[in-house]
Amino acid sequence: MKLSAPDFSLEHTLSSGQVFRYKRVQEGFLVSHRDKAFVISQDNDLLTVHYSTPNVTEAWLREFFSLDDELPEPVDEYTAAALEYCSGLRICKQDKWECTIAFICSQNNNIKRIQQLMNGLAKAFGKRVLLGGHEAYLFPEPGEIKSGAKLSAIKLGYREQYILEANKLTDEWLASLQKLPYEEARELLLDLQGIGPKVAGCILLFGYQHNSFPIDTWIEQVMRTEYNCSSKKEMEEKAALLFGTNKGKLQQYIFHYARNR
DNA sequence: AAACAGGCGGTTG
DNA sequence: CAACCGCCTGTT
Repeated sequence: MKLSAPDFSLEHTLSSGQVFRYKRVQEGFLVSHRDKAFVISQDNDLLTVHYSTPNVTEAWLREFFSLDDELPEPVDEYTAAALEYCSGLRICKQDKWECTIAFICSQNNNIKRIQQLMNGLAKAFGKRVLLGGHEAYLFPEPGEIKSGAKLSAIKLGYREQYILEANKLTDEWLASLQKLPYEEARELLLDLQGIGPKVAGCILLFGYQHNSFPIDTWIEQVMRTEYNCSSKKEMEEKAALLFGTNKGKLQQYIFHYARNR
């Protein structure tokens, strides 16, 4: 399968800390997400899918990688630099369930470790698939994560109980939040154990396509040094004022830029 | 080389 | 506002 993908960077999109279950393979990248897995590579404006599970369609890929969405415009020098550094970075439209689990895992963790935890969950409770000689694991469905030795071996630490609680969620419930206004969906997410403001912001951005502005330590640093903010409240107000309807997308550019510089 | 301290894309009580 | 599980990273 081939896809036309102008103004897109597979590399930046995958490595910017929004999705965690991917790895480099000979052909390009092996990506796993919920009930799908595929091997994909990019050559300029062309994406090639080398292998995939049957449920990976062109339409789904275009949607997942947001290939037909508008790119954000810079609003000042700093955002211009960030946009230039990782041009083609897109926000992935993630599966709500996997996204929720991923960002519960993310708290107080670095990307490498989040990847280990997510891969661990998939390997322990998900289906194994073979893609042209590459082994991949699908993500367990809600309810399929079981407590016990297998789970403890993943070493989620104090996050284990949060994951087990989240495991009781259903696709129906997660989908129902999409119909709600931002604030209401956020409140419901915050009611879940292990989900605070930052994690909720990520889930709303990556799982629900809300224009949220999650503030982690990297964004915090940038907002402090580049935009003279001191409190988180100030940072949110400044982002809304300056970045407006693109603050979600710009957050990801700024994050990736700040982190790799 | 192995041990050690500091840090990690936060949340909780 | 410190504690939280455990690993990663940089330092001796």
